[in-house]
Order: sequence, then C-alpha cells, then structure tokens
Amino acid sequence: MRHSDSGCSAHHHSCAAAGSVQACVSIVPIFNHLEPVQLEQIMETVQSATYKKGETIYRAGEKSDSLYIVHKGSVKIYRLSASGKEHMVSLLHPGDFTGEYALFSESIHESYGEALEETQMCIIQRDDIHAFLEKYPAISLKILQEFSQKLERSEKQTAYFATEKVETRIALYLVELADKLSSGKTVVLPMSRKDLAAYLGTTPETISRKIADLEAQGLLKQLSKKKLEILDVDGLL
Amino acid sequence: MRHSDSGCSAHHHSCAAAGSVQACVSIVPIFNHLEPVQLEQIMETVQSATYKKGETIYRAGEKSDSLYIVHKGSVKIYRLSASGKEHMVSLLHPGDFTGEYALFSESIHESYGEALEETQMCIIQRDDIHAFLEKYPAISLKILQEFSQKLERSEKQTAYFATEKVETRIALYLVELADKLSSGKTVVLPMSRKDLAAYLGTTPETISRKIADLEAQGLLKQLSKKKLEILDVDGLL
DNA sequence: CGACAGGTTGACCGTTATCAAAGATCGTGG
DNA sequence: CCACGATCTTTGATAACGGTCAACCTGTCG
Repeated sequence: MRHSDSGCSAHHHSCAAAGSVQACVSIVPIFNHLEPVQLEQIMETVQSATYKKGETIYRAGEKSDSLYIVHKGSVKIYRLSASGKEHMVSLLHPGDFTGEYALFSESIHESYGEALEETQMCIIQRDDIHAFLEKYPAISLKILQEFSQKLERSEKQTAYFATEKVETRIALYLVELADKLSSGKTVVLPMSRKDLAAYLGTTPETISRKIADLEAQGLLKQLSKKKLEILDVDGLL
Repeated sequence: MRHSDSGCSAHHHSCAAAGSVQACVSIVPIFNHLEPVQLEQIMETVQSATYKKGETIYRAGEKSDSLYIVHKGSVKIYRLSASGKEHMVSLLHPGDFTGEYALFSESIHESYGEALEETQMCIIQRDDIHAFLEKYPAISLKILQEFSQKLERSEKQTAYFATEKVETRIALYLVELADKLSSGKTVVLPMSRKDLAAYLGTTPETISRKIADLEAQGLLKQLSKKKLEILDVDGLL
C-alpha cells in the first residue's frame, strides 16, 4: 500500500485509495508482466487525480511530462486543426494510457485530453519512469512492442483516411467495433454522433445518413440511437 | 571490416563492400550514438542487398523479420486498400529505415517496399537486434524516443487527412518540403504526380489542378514539372 | 522524327459538407 | 410524474469539392 498518494495535492484533485491505484497500474499492458517487487516500486511513484465530466485533463501547448493511465471513466483525446476542426485521436477506457510521447523526450502536448464522464486517472512522472527503465531495462522491450503495434495501427488508420470514402470508413469502424466487443452481432456505439464524426473525419449529419443507407441496404438494423445490430458483416466490407 | 557479407547469398543480390555497409549503419539515427565497439558488433550482423529500379523489396503478407536500412537510392513504402487503391506511407532516402514493427514481435508486412531507382539496402535480422538490445539495453531508450516521435508524426498525418481538404494537404506538404530542404524558396518535388497523389490521398489530375490554382493565386510559381518556387508561405497556410 | 510515358485540361458526375428546420431524447425542476 | 428546455439526432435542399474519363499537351529517348 505505501504512500501512493504523495504529491497528489499538486493536482488539486482528490486522491484514490492506494488499493485502487494498484489495480489501475496492474491492468496496463505495459506493466502487467512485472514482478511484484517492480510493481511495488512503480506504485510508490504513482499519483492519482479525478476529473469531472467535461473537464480538461491537458491542453495542446502544455508541457508534457507524465504518463496518464485511465483508472475509471473514459477520456477523449483530440486534436484541433489550424482551421479549428476537431479530430478525435482516440477514446480511452480503463487500462488505456496517453502521454507516452513525453516519456522519452522533452515535449509539449499536441492534443487535448478531456474526461467524458467522472474519471479517475493514475499519473506517473517521466523522471520516475526513466529511473525505472534504467533500473529494469528489459521493460523497454515490452514498451517497444506496444509502441510498434500502435504505430502500425496508426499507419493503417491514415491509409483508411487516404483511400476510403466516408461510407467505407463507417462500415469498417462498425465491423471493428463488433469484433472488439465480440458481443454477437449487436454493437453499442461508445460515443455521440458528433464525437464519432470527429473520429471518422466527417460530420454528424453524414453519419446519420450513411447508417440509414446501410440499414436500407439491409446490412444492419438500428435498435436505438446507440445500439446497432450487424446483419451482414461481409456486405459491410 | 570483418565478414560483413556473410549470409548475403541468401538474398540473391550482390553484396556491398564492407566499408560502405559501415557508412550505412552509422548514419541511421538509432545507431549514430553508439560506441565504436557496439557499432563493430552490429556491423558483423549486417547483410546487404541491391535492388533494381521498380524491384519489390517486400510484399504485404510476407513474414517480417528484419530491419531494412536504405544505404543508396530510394524506396517507396505503400499500402494497398481492399479496393485496390494505393496509399504511399513514406519515401525512404539513405539513412531511413523500415521494418521496425517486426523487431519486437512476430509479424507480417502490411505494406509493400519498392525500389524507385538502383538501390542498396542494409539488412539486420530481428534476432541479431534482439541479442544486441539485450546486451546494451540503453539503446532501447533511443529507439523508444525515435518511435514516439514517429508515432506522433503519424497521428498528426492522420489528423490532416481527417480534417483538411486536398488543397490544404498539398499546400502543407509543399511548405513542409520547403522547410526540410531549407533550400531558400525553391522546392524540388521528389516524386511523380502519381506517387504524390498516392501519398496525399488524391489523384494526379487534382494535384495538377490545385498546383495550377495556387499559382493563379500567386502563392507559388512552377519553374518546371518538378521544380516550384514558393512565393508566399503564409498564404499557403 | 515518331512513339511513349507522364502531365495537364476539360466536361461531367458522385460524394459529402453546409445550412436550416423538424424531431427525438434526456435531465431538471416544478 | 410530468413538463420544459437544452441538447442531440435526423431529414431536406443545396452547393462545393474532388474523382473519373477522355482528349490533348510536353518532354524524352530511341
């Protein structure tokens, strides 16, 4: 248990019980193969903060020097283009993390992080991670593995935007969601039309229309605004 | 010098002189801070291969288990979408590398590599890199740094595709090129209209038209097909 | 000089963004 | 529990944007 909450006051947010902080760290892919001793050490450096719905966690332009891990709730990571348009980079759920870029070089945030609901995050300072990696260098390989997968996913994403039209991107998103949830053929959209549009590089109106089109083609069925039943996976691809 | 050419016959390509292989490895960002002893060790594992113009270096679907470093020439990395459209991921010049994903996990190529001219590559097997990183773990941090920058660039790229229209993407590309070349205000396009279109997610026709438009607006001047003079950087942004 | 690849221009059409309005949904307070 | 307003979603009309196809240039190399 230890003094996991040290330094937390600096974040003007209430602190988590040490027990849940441990749960938070141990579910992160990067850390989930650590020895108990190592986990213990990481734990001592973890801070915790909670954010209310709609609250900003960090802004583009701010100095970036910590790893943020979602413990409870969900977080939207987005960018603003020069023209003011929003692009959602990712939606984080418990166990997901952000701020990786900062870990290995001085850097500033290029994106925004915003809590979509009451959210609790675990925060680890760069210097602590550095010290840890220098002590247990084998961990670096795990992180490299995680990074290279993330990089490949990002390039695939870019390719979709470059080559596929909106309808295809929406269909691909739905199929991917169905695979991930593996909840038979019913899919629950995890966000609003507006956010979905920002994620897929389109507008809420177009999302509505395309989903209606896909329904008209008999490829899926809208059970409610957020719940869709996929009828023909192959047809969507 | 050593036996740098060992194993090269497996690649049915002619081998480089050991001297130039050394030059190849030492210019790669990841390796350029190595101690002479370390560099020497890497060198022993490097293989070399040459490819003729238009020749394929690897294909999507093939097993990916080596790091490829461009020594001489240039290489186009591209993906093919389900619908058969080509998206160019990157254009590699001497010192650039590809195949990083393979280094940290079993994987298969998702992209294609093609030599755009007579090209010489240095090849390092995954197992050799692994052994090396386990021996000198500090190097991992350097690679992580490189990766996180690459990741951030890729996300920025995705955001451009998601939020900016073609004209803006072309303009941004030209400005970026001008910055990189820092050759005053004259920019030499490093590829054909077709490849540029595949890179920017558009068509050769649209590239022609948009560049003509930008010229009509007085923002740039076409000196020849491939040579452009940037007249108004701010206007392009 | 002719042939061929690459680049440009034009006409047209499909896709998607935009703007406006109507309809659904949800939380809040009466 | 219902009514209200705020917000989210859908639908419609329109126009901008960019892709496609075809014809025409341009430069290069035999």
